[in-house]
Amino acid sequence: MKQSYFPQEIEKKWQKIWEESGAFKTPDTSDKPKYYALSMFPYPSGKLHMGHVRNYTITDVIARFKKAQGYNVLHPMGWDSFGLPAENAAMKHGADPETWTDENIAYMTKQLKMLGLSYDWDREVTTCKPDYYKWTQWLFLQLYKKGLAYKKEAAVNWCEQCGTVLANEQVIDGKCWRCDSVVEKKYLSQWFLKITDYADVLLEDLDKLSGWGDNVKTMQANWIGKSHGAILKFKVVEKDLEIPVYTTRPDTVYGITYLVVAPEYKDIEALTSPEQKSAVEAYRANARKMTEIERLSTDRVKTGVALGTHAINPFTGEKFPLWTADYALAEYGTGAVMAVPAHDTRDFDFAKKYNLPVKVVIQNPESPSDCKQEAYIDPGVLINSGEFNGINNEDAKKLITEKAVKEGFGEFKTQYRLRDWLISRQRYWGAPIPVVYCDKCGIVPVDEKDLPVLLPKDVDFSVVGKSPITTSKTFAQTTCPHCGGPARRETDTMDTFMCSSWYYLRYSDAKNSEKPFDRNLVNKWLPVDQYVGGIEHAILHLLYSRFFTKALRDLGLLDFDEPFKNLLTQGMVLKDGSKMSKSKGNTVDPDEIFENYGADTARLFILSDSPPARDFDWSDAGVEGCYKFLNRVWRLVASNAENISLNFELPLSLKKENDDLVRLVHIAIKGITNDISNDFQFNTVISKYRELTNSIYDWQGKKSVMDDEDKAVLSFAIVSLLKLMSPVAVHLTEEAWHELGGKTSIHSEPWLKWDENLAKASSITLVVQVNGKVKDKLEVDEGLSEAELKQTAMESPKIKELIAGHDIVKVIVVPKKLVNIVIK
RNA sequence: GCUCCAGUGGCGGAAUCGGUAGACGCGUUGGACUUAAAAUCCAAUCGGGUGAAUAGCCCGGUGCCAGUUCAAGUCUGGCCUGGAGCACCA
Repeated sequence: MKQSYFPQEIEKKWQKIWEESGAFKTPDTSDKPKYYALSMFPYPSGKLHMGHVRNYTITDVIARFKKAQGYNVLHPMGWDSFGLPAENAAMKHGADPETWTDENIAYMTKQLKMLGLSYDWDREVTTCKPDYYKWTQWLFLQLYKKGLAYKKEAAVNWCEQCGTVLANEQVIDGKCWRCDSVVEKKYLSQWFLKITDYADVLLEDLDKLSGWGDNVKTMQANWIGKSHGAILKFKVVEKDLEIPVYTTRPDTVYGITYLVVAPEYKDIEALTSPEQKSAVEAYRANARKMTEIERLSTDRVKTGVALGTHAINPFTGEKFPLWTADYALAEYGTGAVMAVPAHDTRDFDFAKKYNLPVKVVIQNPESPSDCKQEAYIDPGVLINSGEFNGINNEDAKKLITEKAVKEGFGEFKTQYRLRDWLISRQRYWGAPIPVVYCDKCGIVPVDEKDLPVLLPKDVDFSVVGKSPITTSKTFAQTTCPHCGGPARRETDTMDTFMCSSWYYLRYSDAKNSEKPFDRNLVNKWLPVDQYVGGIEHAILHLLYSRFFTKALRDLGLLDFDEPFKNLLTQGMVLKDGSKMSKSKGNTVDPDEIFENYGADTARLFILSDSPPARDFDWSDAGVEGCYKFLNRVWRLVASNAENISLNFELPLSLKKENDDLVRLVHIAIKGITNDISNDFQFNTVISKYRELTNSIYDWQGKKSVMDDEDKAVLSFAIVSLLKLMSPVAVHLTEEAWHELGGKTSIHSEPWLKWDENLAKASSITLVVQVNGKVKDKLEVDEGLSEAELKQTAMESPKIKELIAGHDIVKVIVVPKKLVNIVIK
């Protein structure tokens, strides 16, 4: 065995052997229980970054650990390969997106293999290939048939930079999630998926997801935004019209002093008096011009214009004025708000500015407020509210709504903030939406037998201001599947999040050309047992995938309703305290790490310093330290390889049960197994590797001469260390195993078991406290009774001295651990 | 403003149930080996006090203030700070 560690040589060698022997192929049938470990698949942007390395290493270690524990593990990989960067690159370089994407996939695949990841590449899924997007289109058609996909004209988010519309979830702080430019509103006819039909169940089922972090679950709950309230209707005085209003505060109806409709409110023109017409139109035109950011800024002073008309409060008969103001949102509730300045801060600000009256209807009897300085928004008791005076405002919500229902001017209403998912994109590099438009028949879905609708090749990527797909001479022109007459194809493609909403299902049956997946296989492998990925998908991908799973369950395609049983959201990889990014110039290239230190060092380091969920600060010294540690392990094996001639199998028979090193090995097996099982605490796993390695060196240092039994103990320790390290240092341990005489692969050896009796120190340290402070530590036998422990503690000279002359109030004895003497 | 998460040495972080705070590593300092360096190995490394002492011993210490308890990094209440998400959602 070579005395020095040459990772590059070893790694290349084993990667080749594993690939040729099909070491990581997953059979669909097995006696073992299934385990599905999955990383979020990458966009093939060109090269792996350290975030990828961290993500895939975590999942790989989990997959290998579970495999060793006796599971039939599914651990696949694929490519989320549709999307704008490919198209932009094509425009810039004149290549086509497919070539660019294929080259990137080839390069990144090579990198993934260099990292020693245990993927079953036979199940690889690539969303931009026709054999995949055929089924994305097919699933769209099933959703369409079910009424879950529909087309409508709506105000949508438009990104000028990307030249396409965006889903609400893709607008971050009023800006495009991809290019960060300001998003505008446009009125366009677009395809939507009816995710709002599932709002309630998406919210409720979050409770089922005990294996998800609270942070992700609350983010989703906030996004869905369920609220309970009422619709109240107000009759307009000057016109024969009614304005419905959504409110969560029906208890404040007696405090209404005006009513606001959004500038885009559908009846606004009819509601405007002739005198106010020009002022209202000017205000609306101005609102249209503003960007979302300006309009939604909460620091902005609220503005508005009176419509010159009035409505009646059915509870009081009072007449109040109608206004339009852009703090009312057209898309939420009914687009109209009843304004109660006394009990809502926004209404209060607006009323102050325009001198509108403030009427107090809720009071805290202990400290009444006149609402002159600010709105009173806390709970209280109703006043100035007719028959409801004196009632607690929470109870009044129900009673007042009940009265409105009875009298025919209101109803109870549950409202969600979630909007339908806009999936049309005015871009080329996506799955074409499989519908055609016929002058006679209207919207007609493409026949399933004609799928896939292939992307045209005859396109000009140099066009500006429109989708390249519209330059094809062959694509748009088609015939109607229904009447056979001339028809136009839909030229929009699907949001790439459609493709990624079901890819985890496809891995169960990746080659199926008849169906998206076989029902039995998908039910066998899913749900995913452990999903690992970045927190940035907390809403987007994870919410869409949950929706898809529920919709496909309702379509009868599968039998489960949540796709991901356990979710690990890994932290970011930082360098010098900030996220690695090209613009900051603080990136670290994985290729360089592989070349200088090897993949095992990269894997070890990326897991070592922080728990997976926390951010990880990359440090060059840390990498160096891990490399040194692997060298230290290598030397330990190499310097003993000749000395110990072994033909071992795990587990070894143990002759020297009382040897300290044997105990330390059992302690390590127990600790490492528990740390992995308990939230994948790989950072402590790695410190235990180091502890065991240090212990073996120490033990060896104390033996000047080794007898056969010593050699057996040493080899047991070394081999155990290798097996424990094998999920992380995949190449080094395999090479060492073979050099020591192993005939199989170390990765197919079962995980180690520990003996509970040996997984503890031979004697215990008794901590003796006086009044809760540690005063002495005594080595004692394990078997001592409570009384004996107490006696031992009291007899310690130090303790005797401390308690002399004091009354002993109480003595607490914690078996095998501690004695606390309480004195006065 | 609302919601969630976090706060422990110079740094990353450890600490199943409330029971020895600071594991393991990085860094730093000193030493061994060497002509020298690299590599490797050994030792020290929370703060304060008392010691000639880098020996003992004593005290304080896990963001702040209270509380529960024989015992609190851990539990409870109230704050402060940082991060993330949502945000004119009526």
